[in-house]
Formats: sequence, structure tokens, C-alpha cells
Amino acid sequence: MKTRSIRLYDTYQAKVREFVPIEEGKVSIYYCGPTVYNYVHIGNMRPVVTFDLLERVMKACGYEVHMISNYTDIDDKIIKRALEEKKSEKELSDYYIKAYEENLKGLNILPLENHPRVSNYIPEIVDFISKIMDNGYAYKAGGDVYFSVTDDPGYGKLSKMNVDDLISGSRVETNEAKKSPMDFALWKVTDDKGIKFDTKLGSGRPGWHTECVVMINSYFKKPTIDIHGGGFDLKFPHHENENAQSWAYSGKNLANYWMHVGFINLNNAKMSKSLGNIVLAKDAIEKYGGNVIRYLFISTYYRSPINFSSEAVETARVEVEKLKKFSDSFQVKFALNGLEPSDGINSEEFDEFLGYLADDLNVANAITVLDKVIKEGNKALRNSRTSSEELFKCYNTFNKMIDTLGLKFERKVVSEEDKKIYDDYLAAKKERNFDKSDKLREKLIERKIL
RNA sequence: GGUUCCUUAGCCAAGUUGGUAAGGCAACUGACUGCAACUCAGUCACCAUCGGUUCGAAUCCGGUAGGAACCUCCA
Repeated sequence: MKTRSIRLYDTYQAKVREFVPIEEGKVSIYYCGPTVYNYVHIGNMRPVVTFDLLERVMKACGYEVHMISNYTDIDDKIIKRALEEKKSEKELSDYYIKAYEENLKGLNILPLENHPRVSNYIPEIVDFISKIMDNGYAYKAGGDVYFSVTDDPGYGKLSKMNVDDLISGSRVETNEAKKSPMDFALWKVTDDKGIKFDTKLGSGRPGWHTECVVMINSYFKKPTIDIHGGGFDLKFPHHENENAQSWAYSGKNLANYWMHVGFINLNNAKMSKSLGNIVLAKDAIEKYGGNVIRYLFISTYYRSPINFSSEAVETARVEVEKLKKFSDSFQVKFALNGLEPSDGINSEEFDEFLGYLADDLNVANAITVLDKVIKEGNKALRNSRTSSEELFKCYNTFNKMIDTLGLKFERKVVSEEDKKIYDDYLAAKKERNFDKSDKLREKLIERKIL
């Protein structure tokens, strides 16, 4: 299958670039997943929705997509919490992984190929760190292993940070053992009560920045993948550090394209646990529905911040309602008139729609085309001369667009009883028996037929 | 202190390489209707501000005001 051209903003080169895959027709993607020590908030889900949209768009453009995301199940926060709750780290992380997966379902996220967990990659991580040490980019200090930032001339290229500025302006805690305050831990030895691993690097745990590189290399079996991303804040230090390790390990960049997704603010303020202004994803999905949250996320360009306010949610709600109503009215029409489904879409319109999405996920413009289809569809529905084939073409086009955006509407079921009421309603109107028709109309509105 | 970003109608939000502003919501007007709802059509922007470059700038450059992020765990 021929692939359609896609343009993506690449943080590394700081510009929109034509997407060129490593392997023709295929794309490998990894985005950083949650640290599973608690329920995730809505901000955590924006990158997930964004990458899910990217996957759908790339598939529609003819790509074979291989996308994975990790679960960080080894982390100080998990250990602390597990000790508090007198559970094992595994019990705790398993619980929150399950909770997280409910959110994936709620937001209609396509199943990923894999969700690697750090705890399953300890031997690979140890080998990886050893190789970096052999290559001269990491050193042991007080039992821990640190990455030597000053030995990497490319450090700071991704996040556009200058190492000297970072060091001089650093509020980083000074650690006597470290060569430079910017150096970060690859392996930390410990004798605390938390989970630890007995390895040739000592009894301890890996640093956070190593896991993703190792899992990318191990899973995709190559040093460089097509796209790597996550939230905006991951750019520095997390992704910068990952890429530094990749260079130290293989002499190659970890990814050809780096994508970073903007934040979600709550009433114009950053969500933070200390301020206590967190909206949990599960609560938002339960309260407003997955479609509304998803629509809210994708309707703003993914690199811009979103302000999560009651007005914003309401706007998204009304939009989704409109889409749902459109979908319903087609199904009602088909059912009431006993129309036989037919295939085919309006490919020019879908092409235009996809073209916008393929332009760095310009959902706003794509929705413009969707709205055009809805207007035409509504006109076609009212026009008694529209053929059933044309109606289905419009409906199919609409559905394909909705599916590409990752929205999902249940099928409207029109019962025999509904049909009967509808026929009676028409008859009463014809007889100008408005008392009766008004009552039937009430019923039909209740049943969402009108 | 260092680095970076943002400011488009009541609200949300587009706007490749500069050529006098997409779309949606809300509002208003009209059509349709027995009345209404739905739907359709139409109306609604001096692009934060000041100055510069230019035949021409929301788009480029500079100043000002306001807002935000990163530099530390963070989606």
C-alpha cells in the first residue's frame, strides 16, 4: 500500500518536517507511560490520546504502526507508597495499571502492541549501563553509577539547554561524589526496605532515565526508532538524558522524530498535587464521558496548552452531542425507511480531512471538513429525492472520520414500537389531530427518535 | 538569575514560504413548521499595544504591557 505523506513537528530540529520512516511503510513509536503509584490525572492522558490519534492517522495514511508505551513500576514513589500501605510494589503497581487500563478503554484508545514494565528488564538495564561505563560515559561514585554529562558534547541539543548555563544556574542538589552537578544516576545502590535487585552493579535500582532507552532498544531491536515522545516536561531532563545514553551506548539518536504534548491547566493554573487542583482521569471520564474528554483533548493543537474549565468541557460536550445527534438521525432514517446499507464513501472529502490530520495533526482544520459533511448530510436527510446510496455514502464518510478521530458512538436502536409511534404521529398530523400528535411527539423526543 | 513560549470576536479555535482573517459554540435575523424542536441560510474581528521593514504584515524585526513554562520529581 502506498503511504500518504505526513508532516510532524520534531522537537529535536525544532520544526515541522516531512515524515520519512526508517523502513518504508512502517513506523515505530514509543511514548513514555505512567509511573503507576496512583490514579493518573487528565494531564497524563493527553499524550496517550495524542499518540492514539497519531496511530489512527498513520494507519489511515497507509502505515503499519508499531507503537508501545511503558509502565514505570519501579520508582521511589511506588516504594514509598507500597511501604505505607504494607503491600508489595507489584501488588500496588498491578492495581494502578489495571485502573489506568480502564482509562484507556474509556477514552477509546487502540490496544498497544505492548506495555513493557521496567521490572522485567533489569538484566538488560544492567548490561546497558555496563556498556556505557565501558564506553567511558559513566562512572562509579560511592557505589552509584552516574552518567557523565560533560563527556557528551551533544548534551542539551534536544531540549536546547546549554550545559554551562545549567550548571551555573543550577539549583540541583550538590552531591560530593558526582563529577558535575548535572550528572544523573543510572544505578543507585541502596539497603532500604524497598524492592531491589542484586546485580553486578551492586544491590540497588536503576535510575529513571535508563528504562525507556533499554526497552526501546530491546523491543524494537534497533538503536533508533521513528518517533519518541511524551509530555512537554519530559523533554528535559528525561528525554535529553535518554538520548545522551543512546549516544553513549550506540552512537545514535534514540529517535528520528521527537514529539512533545502540551499541558492541561485547570482554570488557568498548572495542576499540581501540592495545590490540590488535580482532576483524575477516571473521574473526568465518568462524569463527562470518554468522547467529551477525548474531543476536548484533540480539538486543540497538541503542542498548545489546554485550559480545563467548565466552559471548555461544556463546549466539547455540545460538539459531541451534535455529532451523536447526526449519527442517530441517520440511523433513525435508515430504520424508519427500511433502507439497505451500502458501501462507499465520499473520498474527496475524506482525503481533505485526512490531509489536515496528516499535517502535524491539525484536528481543528480536519473538523472543519467534518462539519461540512454534517451540513451536507443534514440537507441530504431532508431532501426526499436523495437516494439511499447517497445517504449511506455520507454516513459512511462521517463514520470513517469519527473513527479516525477515535470517537465512538453506540448504534442507535430503533424498535418496532418506535416505528409504530412514528407512523401514528405522522397519521395524527395528517388528520390535523394536534393534541394527539403532540403527545406522540413527546414520546418520540423521549425516545430520541426526533 | 538563565532559557523559551504565548496574547486572534462573548467563549473555544485555524491561519505553509507576508497579499487586507477557516470552522464551531453562544447571540441575532430569516426559511421550514399547525406551533415548536431539529435542520438549513444569513449577520457578527480595527488579529494585546507602540514603532520599524515593505507596494502590502495577524504573519518579519524591535520596544512596552499582561500571562505561562522549563532550569528540581513531574504528562
